[in-house]
Amino acid sequence: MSAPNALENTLLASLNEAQRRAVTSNASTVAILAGPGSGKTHTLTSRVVWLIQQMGYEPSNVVVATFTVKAAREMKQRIGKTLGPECEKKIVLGTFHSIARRYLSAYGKRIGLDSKFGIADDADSRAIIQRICKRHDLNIEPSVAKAWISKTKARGPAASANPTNKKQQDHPSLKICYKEYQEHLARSNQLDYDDLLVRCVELLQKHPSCVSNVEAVLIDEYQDTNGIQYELMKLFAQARQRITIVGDPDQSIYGWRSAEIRNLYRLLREYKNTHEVSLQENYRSSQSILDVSLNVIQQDKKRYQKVLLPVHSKGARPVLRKLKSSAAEGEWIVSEVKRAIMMFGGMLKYEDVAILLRSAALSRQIESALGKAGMSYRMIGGHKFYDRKEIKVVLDYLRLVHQPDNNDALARIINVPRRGIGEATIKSFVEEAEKAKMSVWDLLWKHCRGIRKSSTNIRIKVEQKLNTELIRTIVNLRQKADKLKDGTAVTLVDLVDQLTKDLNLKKYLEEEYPEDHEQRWANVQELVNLARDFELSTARLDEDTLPEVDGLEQTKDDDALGQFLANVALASDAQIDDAEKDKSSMLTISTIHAAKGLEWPIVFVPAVYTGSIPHSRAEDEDEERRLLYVAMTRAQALLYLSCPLYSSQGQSKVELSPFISSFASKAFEPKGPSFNRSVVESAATILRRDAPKDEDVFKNLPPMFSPEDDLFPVDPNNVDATEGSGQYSRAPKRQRMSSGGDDGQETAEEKPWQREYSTTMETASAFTMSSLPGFVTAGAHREALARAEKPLQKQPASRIASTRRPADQASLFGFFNKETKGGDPPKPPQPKGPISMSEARYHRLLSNPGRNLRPETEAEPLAEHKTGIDPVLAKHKPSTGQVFRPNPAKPEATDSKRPYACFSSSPTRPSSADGASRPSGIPDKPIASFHETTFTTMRTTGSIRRPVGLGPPPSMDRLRKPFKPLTINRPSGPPSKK
DNA sequence: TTAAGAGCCTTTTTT
DNA sequence: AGGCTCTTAA
Repeated sequence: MSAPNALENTLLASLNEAQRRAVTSNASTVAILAGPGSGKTHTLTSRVVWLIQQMGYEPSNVVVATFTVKAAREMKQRIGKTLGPECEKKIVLGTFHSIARRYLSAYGKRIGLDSKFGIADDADSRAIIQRICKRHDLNIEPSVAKAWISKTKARGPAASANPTNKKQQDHPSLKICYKEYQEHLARSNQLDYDDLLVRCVELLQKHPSCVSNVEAVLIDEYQDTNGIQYELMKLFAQARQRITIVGDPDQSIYGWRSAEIRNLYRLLREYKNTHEVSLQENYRSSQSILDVSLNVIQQDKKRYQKVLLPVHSKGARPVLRKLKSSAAEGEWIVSEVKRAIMMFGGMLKYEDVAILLRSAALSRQIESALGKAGMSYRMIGGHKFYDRKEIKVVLDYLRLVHQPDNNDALARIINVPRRGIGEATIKSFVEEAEKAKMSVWDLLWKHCRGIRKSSTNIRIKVEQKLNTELIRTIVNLRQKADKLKDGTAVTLVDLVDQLTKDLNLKKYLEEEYPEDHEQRWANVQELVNLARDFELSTARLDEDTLPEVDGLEQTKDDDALGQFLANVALASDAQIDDAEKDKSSMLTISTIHAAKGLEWPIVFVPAVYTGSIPHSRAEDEDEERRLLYVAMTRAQALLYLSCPLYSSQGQSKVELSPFISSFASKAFEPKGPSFNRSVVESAATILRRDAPKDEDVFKNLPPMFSPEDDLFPVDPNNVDATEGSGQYSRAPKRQRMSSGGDDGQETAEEKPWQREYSTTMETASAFTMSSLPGFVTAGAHREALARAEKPLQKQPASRIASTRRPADQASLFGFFNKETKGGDPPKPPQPKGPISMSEARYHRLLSNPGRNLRPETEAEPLAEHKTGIDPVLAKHKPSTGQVFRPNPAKPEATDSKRPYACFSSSPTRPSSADGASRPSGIPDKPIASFHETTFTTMRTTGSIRRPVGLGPPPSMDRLRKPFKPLTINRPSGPPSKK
């Protein structure tokens, strides 16, 4: 690994021609534009490596900005794997916001910023603005005001310079609100998310020397930059003007956060010599998935045209499934997931499945169905760990410890636990403090010390409580927090422990939440764990440190508490690298936004109806379409869209999304595919896994297992008519197996037609789930055991040894290579058992070839898989009939003639260097714990880690327990005591 | 007058 | 599940 040439080869070997050009480009500005699954991030990462290794850039002089914490983490990991941890730490890599925070905390003094500034999160901002609107009797919606303020900041200086939309005079109240809001933030020494960027721009404009060292700036997901971020990018690059961006205008889904696709043109205009590279091959998805996705995105006539060439075969046709209700939709998804996993005989696991939602609220029926079936899942996006009540309380106390003047935090916790202080009193405090130009904390403190009597009426009892419970606690903690810095034995964890003890938080939770206090307390413990992780992570020390720039004095950022709080504010989700939990048995539920950049073998996109997508509140229909496009292009092998007849809420009928309605019947199958040989093998090829043997599949099928997607009527409008078609022919048999006890518990409100389904499904889950813990085939289990026994599979040197077949998109396939690394997985022995009914049915299925394949592939599917598709055939032709041509202006157009020569000949290759990390950022680990609980997270919202369900081990009892109903009547008469 | 409890409504997407 | 308003209790 020492000779530069070897390095060079290793790095470039994982790239195709266009990617290589992008990586090695000598142009100072490089713009990489490419569709989904074309290896954008891999290319960007490789360029970072290239710049450092080949061009000799100092790692600490390289700035890499991403949009999400997840993307940053993943890129960090990939770079670390190639360049080593030392190097990785030196690179200034993070989200725009976190990088800005680092600069502000190091150099903010120069623009008059107190280095102990706090970060006002969304909830804070909302609360502040709400109060301002109320107080000043501004006749505006707080949410509107908030959006306006944010937009004003995010557009950046360029926007205010050219007053294009000055036409519609902004409401004067908005400006008042803006002003008041900024003053409030300044008073409490806080910055909101946008301020981080705005102030950093100010800093870098006034003090360019702070970034005089920067040699290169690289931006991921460029299409999501907004005006102020564009400005920031330019300023970071001001010394050398070296910028590399990657992006895909079709995947711009953050317009509501003022992302501007126009930034792309702006870049090309302002940096004339920009080298444009487009990556055209899609390595991710089957051709039919791409077809259908392109059908969606091409409805946007104004979009920037790009070429997207499928590398893979047609594969199974995408499915558009219609269901009666959203409850049925959830149950169908459950059944289809089970069916797919069964029929793929261990090739696919739950972790290979994702359910992508337009809005987090849609997850309810799905979670409910998963819960009933005992499937475990993790939720990405949506409700956050840090948003939970009990967590916010702890954090607010900590913020108050950190920032005495944070009135907002104080106001929220002054009556938690209850101290007899209500709204009126709080308001009075706040107003009095404001008049006296002091913070509420000072006011209380002085009052209780008898230094200054408050004019607010405080009953003696209340005063005592304030004094002993609140003030003493905070003062003590502050003393403790001061010791954090000088490396004494005090830790963050001590701090939090002390806090929960002083507050008697456990008892408080028990009293306040008799129903689920255990869960909540466990969450608090989880926060303690997070604090511990944070403290221990060596990253904290190095990562947040900016390189020394000669002669520039930095404020040392050694305030552990402040760092922790900032970290919390800027991390949307708690870190998910959780070593102890087996993720292979969990499927993923995610918002579409949070799924960007990720991929899964199987993707479900439920609720594809008008009002959900496009969302009823959305302003930009094109963006909604792009959102659907992003969701669909996450899928590698199987893509399912579904749509209920009625919306989740209730009675109102719902219409299929206009984005697909025009071609729905042509392009989609009405129900899930038959998993016959060709479908399975085509998926195996795409995923670079070994297709299961027939025996592996059928030997594990439960006796009554239905190999087809026939548990739900294809046309839910017309249930009765399907009776003859065999849809329900098996249902009666199943009913008998139903666990008989719970009938009385059935919810009465359920519509009669729902009843049929749920009975069927519950029964189905009763025999599959209970008999197969973890719902993993025995074959897969044995395979996993065998692999787990083989020690040292993950030698660190593997990436060096793995150059055997170099010309590969390692990053794209690394995910899957992992599974098969080191040769074929050991095949489990084939026990010869009696032929079961399901086996017979399976054989019947096998003899029914290619129902789901298009004619072209039906002829010789195997040959095609082995050799890859002929490039000529691969020229993408959307079903609209118009030929999709490369943009002739682009030099890359010629590439399409021989785009993926390197792929056609090499079916399995070991992963190389940075390809080893999974696209999802989930570290690989031995699959050793299949039997672990399958429903660790029955009803967790928020991004989960270390599911805190504790509780008893899974049992049939819990399975039978109706999944926590969504609107349950609480068990009557909670014994509220005083 | 203030605080606590009960019931109703409404949920976009994220740093 | 949380926020909001209305009602009830002190």
